[in-house]
Amino acid sequence: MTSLPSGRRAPRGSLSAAATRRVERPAPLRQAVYDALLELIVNRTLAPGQHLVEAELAEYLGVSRQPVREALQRLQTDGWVDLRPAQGAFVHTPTEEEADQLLAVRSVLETYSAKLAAEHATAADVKLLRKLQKAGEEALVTANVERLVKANADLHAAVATIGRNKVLSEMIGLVDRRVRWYYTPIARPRSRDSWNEHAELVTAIAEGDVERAGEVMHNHAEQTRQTYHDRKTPESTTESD
Amino acid sequence: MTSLPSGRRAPRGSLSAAATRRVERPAPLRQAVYDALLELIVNRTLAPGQHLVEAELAEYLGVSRQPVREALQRLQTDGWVDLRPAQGAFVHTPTEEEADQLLAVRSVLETYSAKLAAEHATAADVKLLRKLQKAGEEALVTANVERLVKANADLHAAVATIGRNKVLSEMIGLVDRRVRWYYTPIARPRSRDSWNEHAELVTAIAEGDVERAGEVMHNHAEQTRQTYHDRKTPESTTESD
DNA sequence: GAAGTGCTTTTTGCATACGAAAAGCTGTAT
DNA sequence: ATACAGCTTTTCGTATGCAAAAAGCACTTC
Repeated sequence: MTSLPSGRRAPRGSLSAAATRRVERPAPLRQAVYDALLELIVNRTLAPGQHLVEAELAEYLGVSRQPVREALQRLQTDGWVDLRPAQGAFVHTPTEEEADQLLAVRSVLETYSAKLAAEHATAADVKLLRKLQKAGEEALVTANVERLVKANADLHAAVATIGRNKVLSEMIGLVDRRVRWYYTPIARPRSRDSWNEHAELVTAIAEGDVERAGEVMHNHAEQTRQTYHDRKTPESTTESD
Repeated sequence: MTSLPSGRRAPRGSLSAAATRRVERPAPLRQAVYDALLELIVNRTLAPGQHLVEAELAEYLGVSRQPVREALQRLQTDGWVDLRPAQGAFVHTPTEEEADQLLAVRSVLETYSAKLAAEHATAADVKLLRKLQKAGEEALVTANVERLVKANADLHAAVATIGRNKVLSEMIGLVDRRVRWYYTPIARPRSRDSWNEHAELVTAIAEGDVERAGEVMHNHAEQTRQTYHDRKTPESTTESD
């Protein structure tokens, strides 16, 4: 019963305005562990279904079990691992059904995001989008899948940011990362079409055409969803590009 | 009575069909702590902005700091508390802006949810909806705000479930709980209109009219959002500095 | 040879302990 | 009187320890 509102108002210092500047926060270890494990999962180093033993991960990462536990818990709430009650963590195995549901939700969120972006985009925003678009098309030429996926994620993230809805952005961030995880292994073929659609999207946003932006993004997302379905049937050892 | 086959794939035992019956899972303590803390937050027992000291909570709940920490982390990722790096947990203080953004996202998700529900609803589903609708209107008569909010949440949750998209349902669950938190204190006036809209929604779903269901839900959500805005300016809290 | 049972090993879940960083306070000097 | 500096207190972050539950294994029995 010592502290009720531990008001964080600056006493009366002169530079209190710049207080937003967080300088080198200690960077909690659990965050580093979270990032490391997520990377390992997305990398497929940790395969879907694999049992993650806290002690092993701890030793591998050179930390104690505690931060590992905390990271695993967060990974669970973000949908990357399943935490069975007295059994530990297992890398989440995405089912076809779940992937489709995720793609559907993504479609809805992204469509709204595109509308908001068209509504709010400034000249600087458009400039950024064009830059990202260019980066994507360059990656398209090099045919580097990983870079392409990254460029794609960047563009979508930028659109979300431009929409000026943080809640939406965060949500899209979560969903997109998982979609990326499911989708990356089969992402090859649609790249060119995809970036053409992106170009259309950027144009619509630049013109402030809300309806059109929404429409384009919706079609774009649904195309991705369709591609996922078409691809998922065979064990496509077809490594042709 | 001790020989319950713990294995979840019965070899060819006779009662393998009933194996879905999960009997009394150990119920992790962190989950109980999570629920307890969430209740305290929604109750306003723990006020927005309040500093949550792990040791205090642990003692209050009669557990050690460990499960409390884990619960707090999850509360953070769900948006209920802010976890400042070396400073601990603070009950999240919703800003007007954030509340509006959340309501906007909710609107989008719920609209899609309603469309899905109209697409998938069976006779049994419709029956359930009508039952919940009835419960809501009864609560309306008693003018019990808490019950009303609960009935409202139940109905929306049911619609989400009927849509058969688990990813969407979970997301709506998270968003709705937070909206409810923000909105409850000012939820008085709109009840009757709200339940009329619900009735319309149920009808549209029952008829399988996808477009209409989406439209009704969209209007419904936007009305709620509007009400929030109209209500929020009782006293000019000049917090801009 | 196959199925069931009891034991051992492994791994989680929770508790406790210790070090470090941040906030608050007090005393002193200007 | 005010402002700064150093110290103390509080609280978090991480590590370690211990008990309980679950899984795996070998043994016994039919």
